[in-house]
Amino acid sequence: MRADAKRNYDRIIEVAREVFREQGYDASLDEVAKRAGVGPGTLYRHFPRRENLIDAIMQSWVDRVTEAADKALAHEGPPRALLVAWFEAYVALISLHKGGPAKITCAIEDPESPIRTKCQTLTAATDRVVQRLEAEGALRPGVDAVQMCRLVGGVATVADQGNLDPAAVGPLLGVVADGMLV
Amino acid sequence: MRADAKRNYDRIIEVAREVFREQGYDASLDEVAKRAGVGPGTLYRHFPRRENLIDAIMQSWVDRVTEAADKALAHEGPPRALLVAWFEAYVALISLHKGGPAKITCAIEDPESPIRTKCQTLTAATDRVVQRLEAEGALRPGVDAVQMCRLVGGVATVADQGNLDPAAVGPLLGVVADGMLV
DNA sequence: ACCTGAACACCGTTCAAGT
DNA sequence: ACCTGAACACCGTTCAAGT
Repeated sequence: MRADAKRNYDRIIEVAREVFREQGYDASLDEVAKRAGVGPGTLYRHFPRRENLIDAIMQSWVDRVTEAADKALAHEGPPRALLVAWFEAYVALISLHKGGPAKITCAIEDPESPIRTKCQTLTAATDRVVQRLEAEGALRPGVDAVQMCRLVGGVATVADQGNLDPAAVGPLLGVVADGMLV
Repeated sequence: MRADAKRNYDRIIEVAREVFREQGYDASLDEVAKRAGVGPGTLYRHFPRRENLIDAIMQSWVDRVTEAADKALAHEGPPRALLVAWFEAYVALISLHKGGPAKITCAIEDPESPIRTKCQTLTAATDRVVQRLEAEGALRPGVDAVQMCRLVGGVATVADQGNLDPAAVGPLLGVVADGMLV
């Protein structure tokens, strides 16, 4: 990659991070280009789809996911507490940007999605929790990590799009947890 | 309302029903106006917000909701079967149009939403199921109709936006049901 | 009182012309 | 090889001019 191209590429990501933080993942790409001081064509050359840009934004995010899973698994306690702790971390992680819960949850198990590797990190982390609970015999037969991601992602999506009071989210996650434990 | 206004009003609803069936609730309102043979201003005069038009579309829908609740409640059987039957009917009812699950679920408990009366019908129907299960002592303490609507609505939203295989939805509803029953 | 449709603002996307 | 920015298509929304 040429030096000026690399500079533009980095600058777009930097600015997009800022714009998406302020306005969510559905923010105008035109504004990203403007703030980055590049033409719209340059943005499209580097990131043909919005999800490609989102994927680039999420690079450092994968570390936070595995760290959160580590932290949740380190907790010694009853299965329900572990599961609920992971659910809350999960919701927080995918809700960092407005529009995130829907985008991420819809991309799960979609091989065509540009953010599929990020979703795989998320399902893999969830699967570690599943494995632990399964080993303890705490999980209902038939439940798996993908189901968990979809259910918790669904709760996060509703909370995100409906501007739900954070206090209303906990009980919903509790129901999901109870439905997955023996 | 003047005769020609009434004629336009009815025609817009008729055409919108068709367009929304084909393309979902996020379809272009410009196309609705064009197909109805009215100017965009006329559409906006009658329906200042998209949700006002959706609300008009949903008029006959409320009967289907109460009928579905009647039918679910008529079933004699174990609590879980009743609950899952209602969940499946609920998902079907809000998924008639693409974009419906998100729109409807986000409007629940939102007093500002133009479709709030439709959501109230939905929560009221769900509450009838809740009352029945509560009387049988089958429900976990603390769960209510609004939580149910949000959880099942979340599942429907994920299924709708992520083009989920219908076969994958049933197990998710099963988890939610198990989480709400003793 | 109601309708029309031009007009505006905004956004995503493309591509010919430049360097 | 890469960038620019004009240009296009589309959409929601408004409003002055008409009837």
